[in-house]
Amino acid sequence: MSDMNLFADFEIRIKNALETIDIVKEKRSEVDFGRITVEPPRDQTHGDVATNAAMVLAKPLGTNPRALADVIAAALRADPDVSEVSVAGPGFINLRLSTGYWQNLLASMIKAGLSYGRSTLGQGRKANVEYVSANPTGPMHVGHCRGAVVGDALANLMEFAGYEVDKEYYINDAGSQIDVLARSAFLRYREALGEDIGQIPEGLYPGDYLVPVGRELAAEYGPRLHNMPEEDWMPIVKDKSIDMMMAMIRDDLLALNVTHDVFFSERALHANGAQRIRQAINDLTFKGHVYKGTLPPPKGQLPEDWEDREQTLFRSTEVGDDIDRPLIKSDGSYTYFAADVAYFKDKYDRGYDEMIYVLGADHGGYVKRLEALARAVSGGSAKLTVLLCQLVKLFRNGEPVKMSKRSGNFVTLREVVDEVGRDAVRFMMLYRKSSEPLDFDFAKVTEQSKDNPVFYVQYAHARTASVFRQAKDAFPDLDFDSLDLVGSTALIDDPNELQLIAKLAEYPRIIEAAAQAQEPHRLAFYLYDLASFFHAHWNKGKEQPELRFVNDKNRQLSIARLGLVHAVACVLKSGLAITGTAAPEEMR
RNA sequence: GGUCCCAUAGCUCAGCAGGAUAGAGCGCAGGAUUCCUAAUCCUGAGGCCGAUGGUUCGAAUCCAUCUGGGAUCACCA
Repeated sequence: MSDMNLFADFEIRIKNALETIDIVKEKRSEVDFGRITVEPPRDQTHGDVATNAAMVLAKPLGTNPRALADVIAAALRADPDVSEVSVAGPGFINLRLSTGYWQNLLASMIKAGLSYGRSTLGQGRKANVEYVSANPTGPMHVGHCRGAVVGDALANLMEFAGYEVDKEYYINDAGSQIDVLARSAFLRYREALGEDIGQIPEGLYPGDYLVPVGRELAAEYGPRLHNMPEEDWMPIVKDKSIDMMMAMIRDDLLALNVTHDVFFSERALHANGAQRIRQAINDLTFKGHVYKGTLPPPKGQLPEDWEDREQTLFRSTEVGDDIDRPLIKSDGSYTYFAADVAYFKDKYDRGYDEMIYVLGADHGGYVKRLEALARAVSGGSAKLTVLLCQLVKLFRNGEPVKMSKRSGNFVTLREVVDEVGRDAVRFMMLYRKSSEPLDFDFAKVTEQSKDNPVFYVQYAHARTASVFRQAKDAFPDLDFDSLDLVGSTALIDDPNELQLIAKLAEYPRIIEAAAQAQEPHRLAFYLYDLASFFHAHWNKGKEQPELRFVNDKNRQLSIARLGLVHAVACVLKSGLAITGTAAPEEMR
């Protein structure tokens, strides 16, 4: 066993075999092995491993694919772990692996335990995944869920694939909406002092989640703030409001099992006369990306109040953007994007090799300027990617749920988690490609059936635990803590069992592909697939009792099969951990 | 109008750096419970992969154009 990743292992073996072939040796410098793929065949009946090597190399070698495939096939037959080689279709080479190979592979899976599937793909490179980054003006609402889960799972996935990952939250605690927050909280403060504030005026946040902030302020300051001019109480109330809102948001996120390593405050960039923003803009200016000028009016419908004004602009069009972007408004204050320049520069200076922004689809228009920013700041060396999550549509009993943020009438993240459960929310959010819109129906997600894939996968894990419970009953004298599951894998030889091992063998490949493509949904689908294989095999034991995992007449075989069950349990558990959902021992 | 995302079974969606006869779940029709949790499994029907061109040995996949759906577009964060 040279590699835990079966396909990576055989890619090496196949390339080695190619090097031994005469016509390849003759033209070795002209052929590129880069396009050769080694993967599971679409149809299991074709074999265990398939390669397109002959089809890719035939042309440069001046031969036809079938003929070349026959030669390669002959070379591959020398591998003792290969039991059968066939050439099929336009020139595919299909390998069937020996039973012994699978048994050894299973043994190394068991040995690796929960670290089976870990990859060195990332080579320890530092990655920063930024997600959620909601304004601290109120509780998290359901719209934040998807980005939160996708970002969190992606970070977990990349960590497992060998990156050194920081999870980051950018707190949008600067700007006018925070002023609104503070004024709304001040009103609640007056209310807490006994004043009748009547209806919350238009333009302020009406939600009663600010009531505790008012009370806290009243308890801490008494009536003192009341007598101050706004410019004096504003910073105090702002601080308190942001702190309490962020505490609430962290709490909400925790309910979703989402955590961050770094909380980065936008306000910190504006501190000390916006020192850090100024520095960042200076840096950009120094690199020749900043000028003063005017922008053309927006295309399409011209706004009524459009005026041509001179601003300080980022010449982003030179680094791939469609239009130059304002950094300083005509009144001298900084734009939101200016803070983002400083924020990105900070990240870059912290030494990340890869920076990932998980944003909602409504920020799609922001992607190009961020990419342009990365090019300008890093001179093209920084790898910045934006992952756009399409919007989530909520349904209750098939009817769309209407939400209006202004009236304070929105479904909070907390409500969804309380009603549906953390695991179901997380898994559902991952059970769809994130570039695809998602319908989220409360009724379906709470249903504890196959309609809800998380129960299906979790149930498979619970079943593995159940097998061990059964085994303890069947063999009360066995010491399960010190049981050697590695040594008995040679007894595993049923075709269904070997197929299950083959499914487990795909895990490292899935991890790498999902991490590379930054598509955590692939893992969720794989887990479902694996669970399905496991359930199917389990049910075979009904009609064929000799296939059952636990057989009290055959102790050694039972132990061997427990090894297989254990390997399944490990992959389910490790995969579920990456998705951030629990792997229960039982689901009564 | 510009930009971005999307279009695959009746419905909801997968399809892995182009590959073999395009898959799964739900729904529909039938079946399995003296048996380790039936929260499970098995069998079947169901498709011009939105349209048209192009690239090549080969396209659901890549490119162009078009049609249809969604998002976004100013000194708002």
